[in-house]
Amino acid sequence: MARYEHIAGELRDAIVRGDYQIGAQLPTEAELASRFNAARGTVRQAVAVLVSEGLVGTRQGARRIVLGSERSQSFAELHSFAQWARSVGHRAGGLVLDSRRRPSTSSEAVRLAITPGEEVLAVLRLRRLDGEPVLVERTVYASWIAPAVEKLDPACESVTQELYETVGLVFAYGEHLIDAVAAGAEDARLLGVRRGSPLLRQRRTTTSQEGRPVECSDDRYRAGSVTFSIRNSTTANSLVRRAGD
Amino acid sequence: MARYEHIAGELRDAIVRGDYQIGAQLPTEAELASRFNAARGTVRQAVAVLVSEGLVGTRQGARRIVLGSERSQSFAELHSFAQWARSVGHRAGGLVLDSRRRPSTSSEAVRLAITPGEEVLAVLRLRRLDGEPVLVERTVYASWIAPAVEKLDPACESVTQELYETVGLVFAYGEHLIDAVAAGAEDARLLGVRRGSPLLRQRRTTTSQEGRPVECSDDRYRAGSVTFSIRNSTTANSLVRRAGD
DNA sequence: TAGAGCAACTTGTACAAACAAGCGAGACCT
DNA sequence: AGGTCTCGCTTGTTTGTACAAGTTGCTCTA
Repeated sequence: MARYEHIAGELRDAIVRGDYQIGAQLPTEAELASRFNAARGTVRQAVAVLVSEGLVGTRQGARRIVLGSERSQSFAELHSFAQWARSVGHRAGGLVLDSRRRPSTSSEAVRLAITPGEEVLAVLRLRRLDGEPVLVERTVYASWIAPAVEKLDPACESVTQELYETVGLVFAYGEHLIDAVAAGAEDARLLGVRRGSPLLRQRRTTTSQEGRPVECSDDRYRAGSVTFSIRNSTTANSLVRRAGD
Repeated sequence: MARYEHIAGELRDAIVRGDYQIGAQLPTEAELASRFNAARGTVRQAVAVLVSEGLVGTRQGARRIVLGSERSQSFAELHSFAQWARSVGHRAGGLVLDSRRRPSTSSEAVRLAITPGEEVLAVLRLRRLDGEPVLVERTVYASWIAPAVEKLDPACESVTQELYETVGLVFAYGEHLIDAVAAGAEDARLLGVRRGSPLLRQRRTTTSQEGRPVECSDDRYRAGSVTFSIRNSTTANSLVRRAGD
């Protein structure tokens, strides 16, 4: 583990533990440098991690302040429903309800960077949190990964982890579009809600380390079951608002 | 403007312009350094900006690749409905429907870091995009900023900009919780949708440069009018998923 | 007493150098 | 032909230095 990662971890722990209250000032770079016996540049790198996580605010000339105290999730925890559930102390379940190959639509082709009509694997999964159905996942996999997906256990808990262990595939980058939609007939039946009731929709595209698109998915959460959280600032911004359609 | 910001801008422009296609490789650090006549560290800082924006993917040993080509928004554009609307080529409207002082609830007190019961200013605004009502904003302001807010024109387009010009207040940090809810009676009436229809809810808290909470708000978008977008990766993560309630 | 201005402190930017670590392609071997 | 190995390339980490720029509190003055 890199030096700056270690320092960032120590500081993050201290903040989460409450050693530094929200609104409190962090020690100066010079003090942190001497405390951890590192160069100032290394300390800056460590603090930059916390700033990008939204835990710490910084502006030139003034001491850094603590903005939040919640541990942020790793990419894996965010991407994998099962890993996320485990990390927040819940039990995830899952079941494949349908899995079939078909030609890709034009919008899928764009998102997966393939030619329209090229074969893809469409999978419908129902996900449970502590037994309760909370999420309908409609995922489309590029054809080159389809065979590995088809070999998975239909009740497989973590697809991400399984794909890593069987074929060494790691998901590295993701794009997420978040909006609200009304439950369709199938959504309503699977989630046990009325048709037209609100669902939180997350459309995502995931790519491998090399930047090759692996899957795109339309995930619909039952209202109240899940919330997305983002911290941003003038110096670190990742949330973007877009007009519909 | 800093050297690294200039380099980041040049590279971003080149990507947005299409000089580097999605999936293509970026020049090496050494080449960029010589091209811009800068030290390698400066180039790294520039590229780090693009990585944090999700435009570029990077991993040790391999050349960097282009992941996306969309311009990301500034914090101001994200925070201010009016500035965002302008930047994406739409016209924003707004009207204050109600504005009154009242004691804060306990949850508001936590979010604004004040003592429960301390007076706050609650404002109800309806926002339009190109004439269409798309957003109901229920904002609570801390008492120290309330006088300035009360002096604003009820039809004021950009509250953010007005507060900056009148009292020099700048919003610097924000936390956002995003989920889906059913429209209540008031929401439905104002937005012109049926009761119970899906709305995208964004609860946000904004703080000043010094980390002092200024306002917290419950914003509800008509379904289909707005989408939030985030890019993340194993190395840059800001989106967090949370269990409901 | 209120405001201007200074001085110490703190973070931001830039450069240079050296080594570590991962990737990829071509050479080599079986 | 197919797999392995090595070597050069590229990005990642760390240290050190110097100066720029913004903040904050104190002092001095009107």
